[in-house]
Amino acid sequence: MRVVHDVAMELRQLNSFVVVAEELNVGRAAVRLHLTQPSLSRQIAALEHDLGVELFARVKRRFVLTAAGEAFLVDAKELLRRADEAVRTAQRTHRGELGTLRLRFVQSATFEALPRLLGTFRAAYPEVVLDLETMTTLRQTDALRDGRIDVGLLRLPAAEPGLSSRVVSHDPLVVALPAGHRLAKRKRIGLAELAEETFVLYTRATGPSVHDAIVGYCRAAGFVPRIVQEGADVQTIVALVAAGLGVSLLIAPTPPIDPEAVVYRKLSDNLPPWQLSVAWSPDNSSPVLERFLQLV
Amino acid sequence: MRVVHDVAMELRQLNSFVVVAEELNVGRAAVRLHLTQPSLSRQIAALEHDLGVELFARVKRRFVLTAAGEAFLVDAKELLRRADEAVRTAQRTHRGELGTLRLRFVQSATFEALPRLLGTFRAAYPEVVLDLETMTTLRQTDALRDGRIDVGLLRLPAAEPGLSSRVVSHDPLVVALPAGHRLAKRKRIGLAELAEETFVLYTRATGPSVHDAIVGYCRAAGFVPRIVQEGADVQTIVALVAAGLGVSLLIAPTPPIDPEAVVYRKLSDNLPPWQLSVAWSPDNSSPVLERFLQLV
DNA sequence: GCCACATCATGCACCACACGCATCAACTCT
DNA sequence: AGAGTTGATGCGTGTGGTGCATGATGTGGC
Repeated sequence: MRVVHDVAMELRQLNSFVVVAEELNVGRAAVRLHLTQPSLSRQIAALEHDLGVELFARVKRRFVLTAAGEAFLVDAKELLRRADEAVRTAQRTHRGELGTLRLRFVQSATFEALPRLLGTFRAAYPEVVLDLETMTTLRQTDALRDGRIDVGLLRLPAAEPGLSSRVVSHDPLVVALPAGHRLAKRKRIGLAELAEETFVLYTRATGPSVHDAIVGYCRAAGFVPRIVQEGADVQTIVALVAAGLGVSLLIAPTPPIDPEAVVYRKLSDNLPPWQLSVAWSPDNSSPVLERFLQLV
Repeated sequence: MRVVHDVAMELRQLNSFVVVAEELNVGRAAVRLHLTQPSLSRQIAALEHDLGVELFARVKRRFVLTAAGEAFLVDAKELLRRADEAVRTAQRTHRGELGTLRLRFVQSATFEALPRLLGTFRAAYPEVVLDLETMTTLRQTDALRDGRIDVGLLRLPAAEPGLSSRVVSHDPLVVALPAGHRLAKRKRIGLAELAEETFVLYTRATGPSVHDAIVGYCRAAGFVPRIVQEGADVQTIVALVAAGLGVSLLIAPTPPIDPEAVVYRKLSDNLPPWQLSVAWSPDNSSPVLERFLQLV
């Protein structure tokens, strides 16, 4: 016994009914339905029997819709339309043309990689809903493994266990200096030249690898950086540099800012570039994710 | 080939899909559907094949809805709900509990018969839409024969060919006099006493039978009424009587009015009462009409 | 007014398809 | 590692939907 509805009515019968109601002639309707007249005649009779309702009045061997038939015709058409719609929705969702992509990204991705990737994706799949938010690398990897998000734009120093990933850009470290700084006129700056400076750095809490790597580079250059302040996000760090609290080492691309306040300079040291990666769970079979990865 | 939708999907499959999606276990779902597990398993496979979409991800012998499955589940539930609704609507329409009753009535019915009949009907069938309008007897009979209306409240002197009817009230003629009239103090008035009066009567255009009958009664009483004015509706006629243009003969019930302006008096003559009838077409098989006639 | 035609219903034979039973395959849990 | 759970598949069977032939009934033409 059916749980939701308990009538043996089927979509095939509804379709037959609609065609007969439109033609008001069983023979012609049968032709349209690629059936024989007797078969269709019985189909309608069965539908009426199932409903317990006469849909047509057989007056003088002619079909006329009854009041109940009129009412049912409207509903039947609507049902068939919606059934068709439901099928197409399922198929488009299957193809990844409909659905939601839950994307998270580190803040430094917002300046270049994110708009580039989203621009391409949105042009190809305009009907996919984008669920976007910034999130640190650490929390992204957790969320990816738990299936709470589909894809992350993050800073992976190496392959992450349990996740697939692909590098989308190599970003160098740059020096951020207050505009009036003694080194501000130079094109390139050696890391060792910053030995006596005070530093404003990314806080360890959000992404320990960035913080630790920068400190490591400084040690390799022969000094321990004097960190006077940490900032949770790039905008804050740049503001602190502009305020003259110190210099900073940032991952490019950097936020646009007034060159009268802060300047960015390349490092002459040959440090390995920082990788920005797209990461996802190999268990996640979301069609939308597949489409996104095809375009990366 | 189907005209509206061309997928072999059926409601039975949708129902099975919904139950499986709810249980996420084919065996338990099969129990709920009174089927065996293999049968249900094949039904789902057939549905997926028809749609060309995997609705479930078979991961480790366990069922999980895919993104397309999630989307389809919502639509499938909605479709089943609406299918059920459509069936109930058709059945209720068949029983005359839903639908429209197109009722027309002569103006004199509005004072008593109409509110009485409508009150009873509306209490019994509150969901039937009432299509109400005043209409003269002549136009009602035409409209009934053409099927433009379902039922009429009208003045039939005799059985109307092609229509069924039933008398619902017998209404006497009454005299309407200006309040200051010489006969206004009398309880009853003989028709012959009005021989010298001037008359305001129903116009022949709207209902010739009423006009002609009144003139006939006057002739039988020995005089030809001097008609100084005709009025299309009762309200107008009463206003003209109040203005002192003449007296009038009206069919009861009469509109309530200020007794300082106009008074109604019974006739002492033994004139046959005027009949108010309900009329309908015997060809009209509207279930709502049937219900209405049951209550008359 | 009678006969050919149109139209819906019904009897009958047939076959596809959905079903149940038995079993296989693969994963889980102890 | 073995028992249990769970979904898929092979196979035989019966029901139900189908086509063909025909009946019943109303319509229109000459």
